[in-house]
Amino acid sequence: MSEFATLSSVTNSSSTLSAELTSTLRDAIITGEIAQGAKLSEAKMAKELDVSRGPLREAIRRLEGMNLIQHIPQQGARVVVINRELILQLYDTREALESKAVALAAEKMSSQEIDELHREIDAQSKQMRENSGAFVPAESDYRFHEMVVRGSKNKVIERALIHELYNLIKMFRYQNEFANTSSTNSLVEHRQIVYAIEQRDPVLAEVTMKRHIVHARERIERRMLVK
Amino acid sequence: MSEFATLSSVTNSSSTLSAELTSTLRDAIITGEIAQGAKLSEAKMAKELDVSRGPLREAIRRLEGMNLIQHIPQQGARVVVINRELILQLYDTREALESKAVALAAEKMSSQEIDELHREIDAQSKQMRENSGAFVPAESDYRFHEMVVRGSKNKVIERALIHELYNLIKMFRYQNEFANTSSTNSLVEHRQIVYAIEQRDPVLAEVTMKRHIVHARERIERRMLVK
DNA sequence: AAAACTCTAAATGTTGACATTTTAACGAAA
DNA sequence: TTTCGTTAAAATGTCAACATTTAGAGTTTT
Repeated sequence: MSEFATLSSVTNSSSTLSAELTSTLRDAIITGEIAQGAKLSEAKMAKELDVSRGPLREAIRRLEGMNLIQHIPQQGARVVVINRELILQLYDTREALESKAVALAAEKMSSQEIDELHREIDAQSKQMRENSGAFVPAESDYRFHEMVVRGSKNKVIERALIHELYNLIKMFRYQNEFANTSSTNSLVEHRQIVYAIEQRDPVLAEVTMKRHIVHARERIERRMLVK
Repeated sequence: MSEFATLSSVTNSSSTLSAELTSTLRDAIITGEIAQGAKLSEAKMAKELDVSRGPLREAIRRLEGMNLIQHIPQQGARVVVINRELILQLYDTREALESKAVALAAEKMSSQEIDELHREIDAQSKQMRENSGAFVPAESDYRFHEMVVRGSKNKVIERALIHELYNLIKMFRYQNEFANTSSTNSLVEHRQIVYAIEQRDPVLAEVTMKRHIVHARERIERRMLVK
């Protein structure tokens, strides 16, 4: 752990130092620059980042709320360890929340928002053709799922997924190449999901999304046996 | 807002002051002693509780993670306002998570844990007969649902529900008498849920729980029209 | 009277020092 | 060698003062 100021989001000028630290550390944890299970020593980090411990501690509390670190009183904070059990539990939770989200989205998304979904999967399809890809680029996959979740217009589900679950999943995927989204199935399934939303069919949307996530879960489960 | 040390959990001797403040404020918010929408002034509260602002700020960050307060940089923290829209979104989220939880619980709960479920609903039934109750006591209702959620053995769902959703629902119920759990249906539905778990039937458990929560949601929706 | 400006007071953000607890190294005893 | 106890260093928890930003009262201007 040395210079994580460098790999944080490009423009990182939040209004407060504490907020800035939160996103800096978040990125460092997701990329693995701060390793899973590593202890977050306040003194060392404060010195290295050249800030005082106050804002640092606040950032740590926020990361705690994002499930990225675990804090034990009088002992300090450690980066969460994503083992087989946790990642499967994350996908079970995601299955429940995201299938509900897409059902709501089928009722509430504006046609303009649906257009944006189309543009995203068209871009996915184009990228794959051009770049001989066997995988949907992770960034585009996140964008797609976040658009659907936001389309639910349910702030509680949105926060649970985007603020508290996706970060962990991003972390897992970033640090495990094998966990990428396979293209063949995923793109087809994305199209099916958009189709169901377009038809304003919540039930179809729900089962389609459920299957999409179960497939992803199964892929991970299979590949983690080998590991 | 004056003496909220008094109404916090009975034994409130957490290991750190910051943790103690967290649960004190949590209780004060749930009961409404600190009103919805109220500004949490750090200076005033620190003076009143006789602590410095450091631990207080950390407690506020934690409450932010529990969705109990909203924080705007350079402006401070306010208690969340539970309006019609939010409470209905909470119940939609709960429906998704808790129906998945009970499906998992049907597979993973030990027979000993199922016995505890029986004892809890038996107590509910007894209390209602004796106390001429038209309502399941809130505390007992929470215990029942928490036992089911823990039975899922899924830490992610457990945290999302118990740490981030139930507090808001408790807050709503505590401050709205009309939102209590009706006895007639609820007790029957609780029995049906336990039955499904006992039969190790995840699908039945899931639909039963889903219906149970949809009913509660509908009751709230109806009564909030009048309001 | 309404809008805009100034300035003061109050609030949040940040810092460095102090207090207390934990950890681990070291040495003594079984 | 292992275990237990002591002790010093390092880490977390807490505090009070300082810095910066925001909000509002009062005044001026249109």
